[in-house]
Amino acid sequence: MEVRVRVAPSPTGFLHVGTARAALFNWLFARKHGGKFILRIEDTDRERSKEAFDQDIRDGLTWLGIEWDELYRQSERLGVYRDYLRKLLEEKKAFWCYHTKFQLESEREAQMKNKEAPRHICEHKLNPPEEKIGGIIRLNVMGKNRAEAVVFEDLIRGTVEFKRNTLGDFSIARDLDDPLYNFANVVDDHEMNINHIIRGEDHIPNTPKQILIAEALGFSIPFFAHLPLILGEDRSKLSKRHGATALSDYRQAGYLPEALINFIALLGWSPGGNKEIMTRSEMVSAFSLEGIQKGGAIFDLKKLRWMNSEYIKKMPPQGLIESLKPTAKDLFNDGGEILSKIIHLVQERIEAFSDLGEFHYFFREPEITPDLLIWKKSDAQGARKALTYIEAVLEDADNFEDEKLRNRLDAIAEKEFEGDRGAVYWPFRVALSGQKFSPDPVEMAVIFGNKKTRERVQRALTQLG
RNA sequence: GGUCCCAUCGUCUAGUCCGGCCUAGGACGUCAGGUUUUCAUCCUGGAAACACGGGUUCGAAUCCCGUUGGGACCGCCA
Repeated sequence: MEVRVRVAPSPTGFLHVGTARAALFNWLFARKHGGKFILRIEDTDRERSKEAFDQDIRDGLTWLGIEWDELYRQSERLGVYRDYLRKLLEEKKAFWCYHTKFQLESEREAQMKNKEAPRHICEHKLNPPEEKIGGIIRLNVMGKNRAEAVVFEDLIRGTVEFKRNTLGDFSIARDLDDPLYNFANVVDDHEMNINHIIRGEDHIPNTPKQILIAEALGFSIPFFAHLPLILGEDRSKLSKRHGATALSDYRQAGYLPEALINFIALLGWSPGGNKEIMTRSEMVSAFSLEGIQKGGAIFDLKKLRWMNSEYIKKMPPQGLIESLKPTAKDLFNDGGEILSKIIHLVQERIEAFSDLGEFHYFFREPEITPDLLIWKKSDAQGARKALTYIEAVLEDADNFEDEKLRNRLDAIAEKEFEGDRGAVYWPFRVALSGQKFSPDPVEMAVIFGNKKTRERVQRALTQLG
């Protein structure tokens, strides 16, 4: 049997990291077993579905390197659902219900108040009303001779059992040409020969309904595997109030697809050993449904950042520069000259491209807080003295070379500051960067060039007063 | 409220299926120390968990039951 799996997002929002992970697991499973991975856009909700989201979903998956083998849109398949709907109606396995929304709502409220399961058992399947206004199609679930429970084997959780009488005669379509999620979903999974349904745990309650639909239609039941949810800090399902949930947000903030995919894969899955940094193909060969966790996993941004930094460190510098372009266009105003000089510094210091802002002093004059120029073991007098000596060294352009400069500075420290190099290096560094934390001043000076370095030192001197 | 699902360090997890090798391993984070002019990197070390209670057993993180806790879903959304 050829493995066929799918991810079925609805284009009613940007690609969610949860959806991306579900896609990844399906893709991994398909690749592992030499099967097919299908992308099915579930756009039956005409009101809320938007082309822009459809696009965003495809872009996001492509960016992550999750390539689909087949693509479908439910809006293009309405005829298929209509035929199956007719069949069900003819066989009396489905029926029209004419209760109003208002009636259904008050029924539900009453049931919850009475501590009953909220569901609708409809008498219209036997006695249709005189006046047929509106109406939707429901599955005839609650007829007699129905077994007590709907049971399925979940590949991750084992046997899951639902009480049938809590399901009610649930809705499957608004009209012949307007199928609802559960129905369209089941029809498509059958039509597309999907044999393994790997999706989020939030779909567990839908599963018995889908099984009932499949049975009514005479379809075989696929295997199910319900993934644990991705959680926010408070252990509830990851949502916007927890921060960024759209994959595109992470893309924009400058996370690498390799890092993101690696991180997301480890949210609820483990290859079993201590290996964490993995390539796509390593993940494919290690992937197994058995390595999937049952409990939800909190999305830990700190660990993502760490992992991203690991990937950034491994990039070829030229590749990093290229990748940086979309996130920091303004840094390329000079043709990327400065950036290519500092790329090695950037590479070991940033965790995501958005951290690039920390390097602003390479591109424009920094604000200098005079107090910061003062080395902790010294005073304003000492800072002035150090900068004055440094300036003198810089006057002789011959000294302007990494090793030479370092030797001169060390000499100053030796002669004038009792060997305390901090007294020299600290004010120099702050004069160049204006920052409490920044790279080594000599390294920066070499990048700035003699002229700019002198200017900044002089400026710092002025500011010291 | 109803129906389901889940439970190892703060977080992600290994170990659980096939009980002993677990004085519970790794990673992120955190703390301390080293390197360094500072930060970052890098290196070394530390603190940190089997939710609880009963069984079963010579022996339980691992099997069973219960309790507690957390979560998801309950739409003419998907």
